[in-house]
Amino acid sequence: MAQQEAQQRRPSIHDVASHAGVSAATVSKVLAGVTTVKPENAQRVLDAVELLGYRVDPLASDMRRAKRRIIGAIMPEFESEFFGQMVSELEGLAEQRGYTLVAASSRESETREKEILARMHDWRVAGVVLAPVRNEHGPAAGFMKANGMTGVLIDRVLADDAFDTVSADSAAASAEVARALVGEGHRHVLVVGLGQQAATVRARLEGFRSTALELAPDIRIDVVLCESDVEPLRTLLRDYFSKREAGDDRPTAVYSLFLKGTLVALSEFRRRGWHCPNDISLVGFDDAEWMQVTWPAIAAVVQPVREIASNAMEVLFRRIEGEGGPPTARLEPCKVLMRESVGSPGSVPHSGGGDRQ
Amino acid sequence: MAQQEAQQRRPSIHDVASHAGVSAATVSKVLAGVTTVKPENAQRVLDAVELLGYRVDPLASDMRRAKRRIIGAIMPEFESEFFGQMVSELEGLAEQRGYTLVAASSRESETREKEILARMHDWRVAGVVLAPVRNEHGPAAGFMKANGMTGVLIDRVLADDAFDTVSADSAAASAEVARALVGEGHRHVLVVGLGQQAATVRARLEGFRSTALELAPDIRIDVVLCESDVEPLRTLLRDYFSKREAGDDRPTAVYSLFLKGTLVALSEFRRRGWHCPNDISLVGFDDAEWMQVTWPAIAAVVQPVREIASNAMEVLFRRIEGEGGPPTARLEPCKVLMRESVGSPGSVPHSGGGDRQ
DNA sequence: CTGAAAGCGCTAACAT
DNA sequence: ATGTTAGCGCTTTCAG
Repeated sequence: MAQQEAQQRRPSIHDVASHAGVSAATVSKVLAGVTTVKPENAQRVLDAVELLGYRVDPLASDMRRAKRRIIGAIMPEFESEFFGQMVSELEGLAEQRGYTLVAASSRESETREKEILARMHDWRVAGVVLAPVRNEHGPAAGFMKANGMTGVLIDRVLADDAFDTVSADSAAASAEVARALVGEGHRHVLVVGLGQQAATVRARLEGFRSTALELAPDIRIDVVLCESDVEPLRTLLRDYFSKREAGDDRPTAVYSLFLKGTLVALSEFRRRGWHCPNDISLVGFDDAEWMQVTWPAIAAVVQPVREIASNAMEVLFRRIEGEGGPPTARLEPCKVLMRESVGSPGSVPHSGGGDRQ
Repeated sequence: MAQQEAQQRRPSIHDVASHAGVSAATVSKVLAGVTTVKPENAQRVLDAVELLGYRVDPLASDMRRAKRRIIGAIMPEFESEFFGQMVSELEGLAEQRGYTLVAASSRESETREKEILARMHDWRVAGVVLAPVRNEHGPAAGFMKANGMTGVLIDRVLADDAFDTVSADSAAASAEVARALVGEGHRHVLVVGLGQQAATVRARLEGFRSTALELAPDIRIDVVLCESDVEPLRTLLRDYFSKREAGDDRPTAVYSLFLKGTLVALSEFRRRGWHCPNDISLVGFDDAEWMQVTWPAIAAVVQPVREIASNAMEVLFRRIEGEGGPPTARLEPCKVLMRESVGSPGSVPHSGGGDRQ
């Protein structure tokens, strides 16, 4: 009821035109900032606009142009800090250039990812920022290629022969983690990952492995990769530790290659009554706000969200504006925050200064 | 380069029409599911559609209608689990009804909130789900009213005379927290909140206060409300505890009325070397995944995101379809998860079984 | 049952 | 400097 009453039709460009005593074309010109309009008329148009509260309909306006001033963003999920920040950044960047960001979540499904992309194509978006579920070889990227869409791939991606890519320098970050862990004296480390994210997981794993082996050739690196989802990982991890514990050869540190893995690891430690860093050390790829307020604070690799977002948008708009050239592949450096969850192995259990409770 | 080559113009409805040997109007009818089309022609249309890979341009299609099949969602931020989940839910619900969700973040700014709303109005969205920065009396809600927009208000809102509202039953949840805390023996509790979120904060505060006082008339309830942002709260809290510690009358429990407050409290506890629940108990409004993997696990009020989202969409679509009647105000029940961060006051410090480290 | 015509609100040539 | 014309891609009367 209350919602209905003010439903008056919005003024169109013609309403403005007649109020100002000019043609719609002139109104359009004034609003577009064309300078060849007689100042007097321009003023009358502006007055009419003001009076009627006129605003151009961006969609109708785009209808006439080739590409619409819309950027599509496709993220695997919206629930995590990382992608939330990413969407937020992208939104601001798009707005700065007069575009609207339309974000969608693929919910970690490649099928859905492609459907969304098709919808974005239907919308004739000017460009797409795609954070693929798996990697650059998924069906979504294929769809973009096949349909000549303009886009940039971010995050779970290394390089591509058709699209520009921007992501965190996983390998370098992992190397730094390796240096830190080896430096603390760890010689048996478990690396936890999700096979799904193929390319980046491999980069993170190899970055760690090569540096670790270089610094400590005798280091033992176990790997628990879960192909499918996060839940199975919980089981995998439980089994892994059960076996090692029996044989008394459990790792002294865990490096999780993705956020959910860090949560799973932490939860498994809880179950076993292990505490960081006395019983085991932990570093995770992906930082989160809570990691610095828990006790112990959790060491983490911080991805440069802002840099990824701004570089992605920059390169995307260059393509939108028609710039040619081969696809570029950017890697943005991460920060590694070594917090309390990492310590030296073999320190007397439960000895620690501030590590009670 | 590679991105350019496949840029062929997409087939329009006329292309389909000529391929099928019918008019565009007929194609439109077939695609709209009108049954009065000769089956033979319908089939030819479908074949042509298939052949050309034709898909309707949803924006062009909406152009002809009064309202576009777009739902706008405005959230205060995208970075938190709560709003991330909310957007995700809303997206799915909108899609189910053939609409596209366009989400935007007001970044906790009422000014921006109104700007975004204006843009959504320009887009002629069919309806808006607004999670206001502050409450139902902000400029954004005013704008919606003034322009006869269809919408529903969620989260930081209690009831409104112009729009339907859906939110968590803050008062009931707070009452439950009060029962739990009083039950554990707490007689001095600090409540932490953000004044900005006026209505809900008051509901949460009063829900707690009234129940607590009823159960334990001698209880002492301190309140630290921060008007502006989160950062100042950190200082406020620090000062608060410094004073109490000197006088040795610090509270035995803290109830934070919003997520960031929980983080700030936790961080302050760290600074002081206090551990939950031995040194102090903690409950926070708003749950997060990490709260169950830390040691101790943090007690929290879980907001019913799915219920809020689905009820909001339901009532919104009813309005979109023209249903009248006075605005409704729904309150969805929360779950209170009493985890390890809550214990009895005065238990011997650092005594606890599983609470080491 | 089908197609021609008339737009939705706007912009870009092309005249004037 | 401005208006006229012709659409963008689609849907919807309304005759046939």
